[in-house]
Amino acid sequence: MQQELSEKQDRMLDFISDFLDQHDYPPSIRQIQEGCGISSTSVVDYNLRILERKGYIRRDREVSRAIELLHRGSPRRSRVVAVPIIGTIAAGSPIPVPDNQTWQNLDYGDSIEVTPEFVGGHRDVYGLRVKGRSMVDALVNDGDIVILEATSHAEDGDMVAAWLKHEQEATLKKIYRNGPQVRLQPANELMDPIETDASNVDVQGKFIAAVRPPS
Amino acid sequence: MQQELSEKQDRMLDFISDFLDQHDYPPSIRQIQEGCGISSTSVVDYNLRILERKGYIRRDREVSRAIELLHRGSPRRSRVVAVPIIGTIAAGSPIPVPDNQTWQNLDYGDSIEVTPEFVGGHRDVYGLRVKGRSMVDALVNDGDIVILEATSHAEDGDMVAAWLKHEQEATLKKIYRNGPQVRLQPANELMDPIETDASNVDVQGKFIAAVRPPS
DNA sequence: CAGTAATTCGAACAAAGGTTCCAACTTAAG
DNA sequence: CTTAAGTTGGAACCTTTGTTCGAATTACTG
Repeated sequence: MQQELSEKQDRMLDFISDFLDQHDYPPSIRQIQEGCGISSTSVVDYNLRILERKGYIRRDREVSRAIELLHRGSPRRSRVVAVPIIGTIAAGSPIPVPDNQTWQNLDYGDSIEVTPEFVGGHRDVYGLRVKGRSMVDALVNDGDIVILEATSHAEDGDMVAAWLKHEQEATLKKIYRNGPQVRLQPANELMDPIETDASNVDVQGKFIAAVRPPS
Repeated sequence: MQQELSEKQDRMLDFISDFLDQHDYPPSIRQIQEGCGISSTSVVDYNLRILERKGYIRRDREVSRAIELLHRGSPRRSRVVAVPIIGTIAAGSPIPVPDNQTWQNLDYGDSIEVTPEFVGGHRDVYGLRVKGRSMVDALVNDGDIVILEATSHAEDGDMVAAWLKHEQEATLKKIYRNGPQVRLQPANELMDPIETDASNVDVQGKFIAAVRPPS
């Protein structure tokens, strides 16, 4: 038996992979048969056994659709969470904060999928697209996506998305409380912090991660 | 009918989710029945219909195990590609470039999983962890991960990882050729570009994306 | 308490789907 | 050519599995 896959076996793997992308469950043997233009289910079974022996798939016998794709090179399936992108963050406009209403009407078209590590244990995680270059001091550029946790609670040293009431300005900085004063420190430590009154600062969310997607 | 889920329906969703983690295919109705301690398959079917109507799952009728989890925010399965992180990028040290050898001995423990859009059609995509704060002018911070394409070819305006021979320095900038000269422009446009001789610049890779993971 | 809606139960049915078998055919080796 | 191994075709078999249905039970409401 040759070590490589026959053209038919290759086609079957591709079909299973594509099928898993479209639906979220594996195909039946007869669907593989039809999808790959194979004349008999026994031929499918025959080649599935070969694929299993060569380690490309795993099967649970007697169980329908129990085909698992193993090491399919780089693209494989894994758990992801879809973080909804509910708006944009820009210097001059208020920071969108999701409420119960928002969580309902999520447009799944606009979301970014990340590994579960990104949301960690946090709840109410959402994304905002950065608009404009006003936040380069937070080391995020126009078009970046920041991932935030919806909370008004923040520890000293946390990076937060805050609204400065008096200046009518959104900003992304590390927060340090100092009695009645608050120091907001840019991620870029070469740049100067601002100090302002605690009552002037509305913490809108806690910074979790940032992504600069391919352009 | 109440809007929330009954305790039983909640248990069923959890079971389906857990089952999908262990195997790579959805459970059958009778497996849900057993796993959730339900007395009859018709009860499972009854509640699955409710879950479907409420938008938590999608089912293909008449098809075995054709249950897809839809619930928003909750982890689901999707295609991801694992980008290997083969080293660090810092001002003072040469930029690691993967060769055939490297692609072989990939330590998949150190990798970052992203959606296929991130690698697009590019080949030979790899990641580097940013070390130090020398690249804030490229709007990447210490600890960020930059995703590069291994190529020495770059168009004008591309962001590239380049090695400056004379300065013995790694840098991340937008490149513009100008006859025998090369202009390297920081992503942060407030900062000044550098001009140098083309022979002084070794393009090591093309910038694709950047990720600032949760700390 | 009556009455209606929601839920459960058990069983049985029928379609879906995995498996098996054997003959026919193809390919590779000698 | 001969032989053996690999592959295909087609059908039959039987388990798995989604579905249905009516009655029984429970939960909710006025």
